[in-house]
Amino acid sequence: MNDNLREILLGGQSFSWREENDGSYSAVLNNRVYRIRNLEDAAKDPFLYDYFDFAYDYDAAARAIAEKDEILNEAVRSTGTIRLLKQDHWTATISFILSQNNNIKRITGLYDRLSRRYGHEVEDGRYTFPTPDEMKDVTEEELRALGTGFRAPFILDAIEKASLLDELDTLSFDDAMTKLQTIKGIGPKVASCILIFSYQRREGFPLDVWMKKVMKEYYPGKDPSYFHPYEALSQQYLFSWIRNK
DNA sequence: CACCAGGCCGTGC
DNA sequence: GCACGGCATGGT
Repeated sequence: MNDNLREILLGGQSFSWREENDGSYSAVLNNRVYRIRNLEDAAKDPFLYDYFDFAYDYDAAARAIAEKDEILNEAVRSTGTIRLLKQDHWTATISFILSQNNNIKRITGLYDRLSRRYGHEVEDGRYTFPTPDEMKDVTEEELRALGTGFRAPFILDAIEKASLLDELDTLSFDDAMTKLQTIKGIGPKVASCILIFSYQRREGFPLDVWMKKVMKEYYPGKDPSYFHPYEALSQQYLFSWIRNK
């Protein structure tokens, strides 16, 4: 099965990656710039090997998902093999707080503005995403001036409670969901995205406006347990499928 | 002008 | 418990 790198990197699970003019992709991660053309490039680097979750057999999962029903079969065929990235906890948390009632293009723009304003430069024009410590003196006015809008107080609350993110790995999925939602601006959808795309919790099933349409139209009366044990991956295939259809 | 975007919060019932 | 309006901003 073909890996669809564009969908993996730019399709809404990460806002760190940029497509270059030569067709390669780049991101500032781990305090440096990474550039790749394909997944084989990523497999050669120890950090990216872990980030792209090479320990998991995504081809086998895609085959199993495609056999589940006709809709999933079409979603997998039309999308190519998808991966779930293992992103930094803090970066994912702020990214998905920014994502609420927003679109991918604007989320990416806000991500860049936060990086440029509060992160540090590692190459010409390339900035790290700021750490909680780098953002500790941020004010609501500054955040609003950057365009975060009503999400500004949510970001401030996340900065205060950032240490909580280190405690989630030891918790059950339900307890981690509950704990994440003690941060303002994090509800069930944002919490499940954070747990999937940063904590490798494959039982998450984010219901955004696109997925609510999919469930209503193609899976009436069913709930996420129907997709077990591939809730998160199935959701991601369906999300990509409906959005690109 | 309206309506939408990887939603959530506060209020009212 | 569920339904509803409001919310910043930029695009169509």
